[in-house]
Amino acid sequence: MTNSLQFSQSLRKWMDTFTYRSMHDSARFVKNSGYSMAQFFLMMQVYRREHCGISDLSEHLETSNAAVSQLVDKLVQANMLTRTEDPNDRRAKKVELTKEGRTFIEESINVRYLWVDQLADALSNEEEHKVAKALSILDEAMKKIESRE
Amino acid sequence: MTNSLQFSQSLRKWMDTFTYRSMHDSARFVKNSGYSMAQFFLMMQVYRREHCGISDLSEHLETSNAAVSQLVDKLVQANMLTRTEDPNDRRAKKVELTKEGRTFIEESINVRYLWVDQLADALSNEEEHKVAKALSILDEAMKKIESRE
DNA sequence: GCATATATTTAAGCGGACTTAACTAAAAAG
DNA sequence: CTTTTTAGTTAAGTCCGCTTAAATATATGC
Repeated sequence: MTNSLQFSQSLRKWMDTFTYRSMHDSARFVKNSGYSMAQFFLMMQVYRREHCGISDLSEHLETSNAAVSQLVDKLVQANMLTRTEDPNDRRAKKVELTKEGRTFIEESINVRYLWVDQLADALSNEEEHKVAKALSILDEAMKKIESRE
Repeated sequence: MTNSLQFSQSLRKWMDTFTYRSMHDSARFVKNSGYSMAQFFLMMQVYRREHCGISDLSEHLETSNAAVSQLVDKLVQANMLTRTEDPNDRRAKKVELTKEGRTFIEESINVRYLWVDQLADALSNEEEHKVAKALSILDEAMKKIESRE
């Protein structure tokens, strides 16, 4: 019980640490890139879901279709996205990253990874083994809670 | 070597997972609250650093003093922050969260913790022990890389 | 086939966050 | 004690992202 509380707190702390580093590094990168956070989040969504329609995006970004449509406009003009007709439904559009867009997002991800890779490098083989084991335990736990949702 | 690569990738994946859940849950919470992301990030900084001056904030948020001053203005009016004179340097201001502001930030943090706590609950005692060990290994590694910076 | 629903775009307009420049006041330097 | 530097505010103006409302075009239901 008392131990569980302590454990929960160190897990929380690690979530904080990962999140803070990630956000900080991403925000810095995006600011320097000249693109806005809104544009970045949109491209991130497209990256995560591969191609998707306008309404898929507005749903996940919790905003209106109109807003997404306008954002996509600018990103198409900037050559970061393509917007093509969905062959199965000619009302719908299929939004995809261009090569340039994909490179941009992947760079932003790599920036975040710099720190976590440093962390990995600081471990001995034995430590690495123990941490790997823990990560796979967490993987299992995640599958368990997601199947419940 | 080949194992290290694999390890690095699962660590990266966990950083992604934590970050994605965190950001998603925070963004949702903040949107529903009526405050803006800019206001939220500012209050988050104040929370992390306890009291701090305008220029401390603008430095960490990578923006101008003027921008921060105006944001703080609105948050003082909204009764989320106090802005008082620094007794040691009467040019400077000391920005602090009000009770209401602190509650808001702590709620936003608790929202993020819902998921990670579910994860913790899904572990057996033995699994918990192994994960706890791994987290303390990562703690040590972090101290090591931070002392190098 | 006609009415309705869906997917998206366009236009107008609002509010917010940011920038620059000028300003006030206090501290530090000489 | 004057000059310079530092901390912050204020004001004007810009740009961006968002919203609402109307429009277009395609798909679906009866």
